[in-house]
Amino acid sequence: MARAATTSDVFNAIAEPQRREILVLLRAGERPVTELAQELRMTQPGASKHLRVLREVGLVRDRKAGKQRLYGLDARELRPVHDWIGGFERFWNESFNRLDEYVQNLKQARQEE
Amino acid sequence: MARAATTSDVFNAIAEPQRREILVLLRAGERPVTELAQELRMTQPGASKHLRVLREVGLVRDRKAGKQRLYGLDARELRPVHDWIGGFERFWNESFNRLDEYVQNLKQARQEE
DNA sequence: CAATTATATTCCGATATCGGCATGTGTCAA
DNA sequence: TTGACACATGCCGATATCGGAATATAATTG
Repeated sequence: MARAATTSDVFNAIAEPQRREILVLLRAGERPVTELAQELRMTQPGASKHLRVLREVGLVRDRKAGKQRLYGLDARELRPVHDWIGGFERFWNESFNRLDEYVQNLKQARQEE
Repeated sequence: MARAATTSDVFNAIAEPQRREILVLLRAGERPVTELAQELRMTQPGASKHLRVLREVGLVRDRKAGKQRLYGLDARELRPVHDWIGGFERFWNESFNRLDEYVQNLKQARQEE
């Protein structure tokens, strides 16, 4: 064994900044590859590769439109990710400033587990 | 240039399955490294390394407790991620089954942009 | 068919990642 | 000080990633 799972998993797909930008752009509607590449200042092969990853994890759909290939958003796979992170919602509301931390330290110093 | 940004970015930190498991465990409260390693069936160095990444992106805090080092959750950095993904919420509710897709194709075939 | 345009794929180099193992550092206790 | 724990770090191998350049494939047009 060497490296754990990678792409082909939504968490990983959206870990790439350029892929996130692509997804954002696609909210405005379907776009051909070249247009995406241009707007995001990346090469055409670069865009194609990122789109491939996004397609493999199901975040985008593509359909032929003559010479072009239009890519469109399919955000359904983002829901589970959103839900997973949502499971921490109540924790990021807890204040973690120095004062609270100090108090917590005192409390937790006594209560194991 | 070779590889874009990596760790030291929350999206990437949570792209690792084991790191996600650690975060989930920490919702129950602070834990020492060895305990985490045991429950997640990973080696101690393995756990330490993942915790380091999580600490560097700010997702966990650590404090010394005698011989041990207790790691605790600090979920604040998850909020922006949650928000970013939330920006797609209205899209994953759109139905994308074959019928709708067919209809959309017809519509979008005529309306450029 | 040839030429053109749009996109995908392949090959490459540089680099990062993860896991394993060994070893370092720090803390407590006798 | 010497052990015994708890944890961190370093080094290594295998592999994946991203970006770039060149090339292949597909569809359109003349």
